[in-house]
Amino acid sequence: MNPPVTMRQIAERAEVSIGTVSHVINDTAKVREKLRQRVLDAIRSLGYQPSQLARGLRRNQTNIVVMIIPDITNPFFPAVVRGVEDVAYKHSFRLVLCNTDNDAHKESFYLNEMRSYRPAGWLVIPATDSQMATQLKPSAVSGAPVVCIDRQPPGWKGDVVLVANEAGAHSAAQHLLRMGHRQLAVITGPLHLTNAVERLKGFKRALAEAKVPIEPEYIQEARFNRQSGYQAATRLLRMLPRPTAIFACNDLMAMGVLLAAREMGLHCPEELSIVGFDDLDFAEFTAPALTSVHQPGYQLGATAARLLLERMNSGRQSPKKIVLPSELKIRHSVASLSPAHSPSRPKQHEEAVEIR
Amino acid sequence: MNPPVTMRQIAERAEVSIGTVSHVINDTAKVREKLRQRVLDAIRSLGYQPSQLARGLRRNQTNIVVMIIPDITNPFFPAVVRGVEDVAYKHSFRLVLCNTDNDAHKESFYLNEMRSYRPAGWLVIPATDSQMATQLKPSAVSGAPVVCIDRQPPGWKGDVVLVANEAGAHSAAQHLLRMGHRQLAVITGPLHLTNAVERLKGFKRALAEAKVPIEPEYIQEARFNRQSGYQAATRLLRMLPRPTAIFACNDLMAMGVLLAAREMGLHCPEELSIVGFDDLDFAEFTAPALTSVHQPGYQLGATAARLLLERMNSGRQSPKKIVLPSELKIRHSVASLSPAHSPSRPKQHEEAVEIR
DNA sequence: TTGTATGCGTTATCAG
DNA sequence: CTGATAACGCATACAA
Repeated sequence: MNPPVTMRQIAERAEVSIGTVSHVINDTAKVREKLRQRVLDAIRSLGYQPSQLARGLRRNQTNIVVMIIPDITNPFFPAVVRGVEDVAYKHSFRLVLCNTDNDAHKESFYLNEMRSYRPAGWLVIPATDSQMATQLKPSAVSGAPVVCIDRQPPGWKGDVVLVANEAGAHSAAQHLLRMGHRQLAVITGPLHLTNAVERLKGFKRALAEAKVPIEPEYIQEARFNRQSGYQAATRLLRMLPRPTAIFACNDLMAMGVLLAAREMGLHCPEELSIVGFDDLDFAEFTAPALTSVHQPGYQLGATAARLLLERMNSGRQSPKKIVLPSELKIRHSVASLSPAHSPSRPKQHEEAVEIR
Repeated sequence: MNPPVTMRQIAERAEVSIGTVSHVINDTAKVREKLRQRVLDAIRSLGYQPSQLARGLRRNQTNIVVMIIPDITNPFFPAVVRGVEDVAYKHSFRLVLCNTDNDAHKESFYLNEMRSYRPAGWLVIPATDSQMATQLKPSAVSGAPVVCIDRQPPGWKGDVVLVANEAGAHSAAQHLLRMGHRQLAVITGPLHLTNAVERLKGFKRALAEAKVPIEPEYIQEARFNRQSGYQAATRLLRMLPRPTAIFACNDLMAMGVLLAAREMGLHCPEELSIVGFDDLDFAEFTAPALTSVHQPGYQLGATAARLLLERMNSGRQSPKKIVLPSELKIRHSVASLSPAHSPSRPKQHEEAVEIR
């Protein structure tokens, strides 16, 4: 309503020049204590807030961090966003959030458009078909640092923070093997995602190490959602011999498996063991509670934000690749086929390591 | 890296004045078609993006919409945010997201600080102890419209978009009554929230209308999370006579009830019927699938955003209060005590109505 | 219809 | 140490 108070008014009130006000605000020159106090008082009593617009224009840099994600509605992402927001907030950065719907066009649109706010940095969970690395010139983000989260877009040479997909899937398969299962099936995500590929790789490696063969038909590709998981499970459960265990490469698909099994009158875990990936909140509410590979979503976001801050302070250095450990959460969706075996303990995979 | 291109460069390239460039960009004056094309070409070929900072400073208004919410990690909120983002995006507004953790101080901090970006509007899901209405002067947001979502802070006279809490709870109770239950218990949220109060009110009204009395001990207050729901359920299920049905005022608490029942060896729904509120995604994954009152989260956000846009275009008018209908989703967590009865159909409560 | 000039609120440079 | 003053990039009132 009434126009915001400006530096000029502070200057008048404190009976100093506008330059002095700026100096006490930014601590950019020594100001006599007496004047300093007058300025501070004026600021307080008038409720002055520096205009981020004017400041950003002048400095060619704001305290905005742009975060670009596929879809906040995907239950895995909120924790990531929260992790980012918390560390950003602590360092006085504000978050603008953009949903790409996994559309590469929308992604590059945002990348282009938000430049004009001169953000201090970028955090992006790339769209599945992201062109970030190839299509976009580095100048497109006008020098502000960028760190990718959760997925590494093809050709991307910059900073990236991931979770141990391969190791997580490996431990899931290993768990199933230890419980005596030999007829293992897997429902993967879309195999053009590095995510999905790595999980499948980890799964296969565990089987190879145990010298357990796998039928090609036991590997079903789905789309990381419940519907496609349900369909894949239905196909799988009709096969002979029927798999005794299914590893679903995310929890949503694991739900589909659970539903399919239920509909076919198959009891979980007695007649079918299931392991998921993600460990979403609801994993412990399902019946039976779902054994799943936990992804540290909050940590993912927080770590990425910290890396970004690091980049903002000390300029460009050689890119980092940080891999966060995943962890198998054992609950009740896996049964032992050899009753002598006791369940193995949860295992921690890979400490956070920095490659390069 | 290389400095962003400015209007001046466009002007030079197109051999016109800087004012003309501005005019074609904003369509603020008739420009000879020939020149217009030259300008447009220059813009395209140089990849020009107007500086939102400079523009905002000049216009004293940006295309930013600030959204303030308690916690994006609460599974009810992502859909709301998404609804907001979608309609905002369609109208070229960008969303900056702030989490208050239900802390009134953080809320007013954000309200104060983000002003200096001159946002076009504000969308806020108030903190539980929000002081928005009382403590904050209207001038604090410098004239940009504000609409509250999901909760009405005490004393708030402005626009607000809500869901039909009272009616939703009423229908939940009604359903239980129709199924023959007479020993009804309720687990409410914190009763300083209008939300929680309204749900309790709706529940009680249904009972009163059916002339079914309720013991005071059957009304347990909890904190809208699973833990407290579990504890309340444990207390309830030890009482004699034991309630045959529990209405939990949100799904998280309903999960707690489910767990408590399971631990006490009580089968749901045969020995205990449960109804939740929210209809979170996982409600259909639980065993048994949870009957719950659906809240239209996405619609809530989208509606609020549309109302905000309306306010931005045509100035201040008398405040609106929009109430969105909730809907009982009947699944499998409620059993009939009188086998003759067949389940009632899902019911729609209150068309979206505008009060005042 | 087009060009010129001013100011939005800051920061930063440069005298004093 | 402090005070003028020139940008920052754009929109707009006004002149041509």
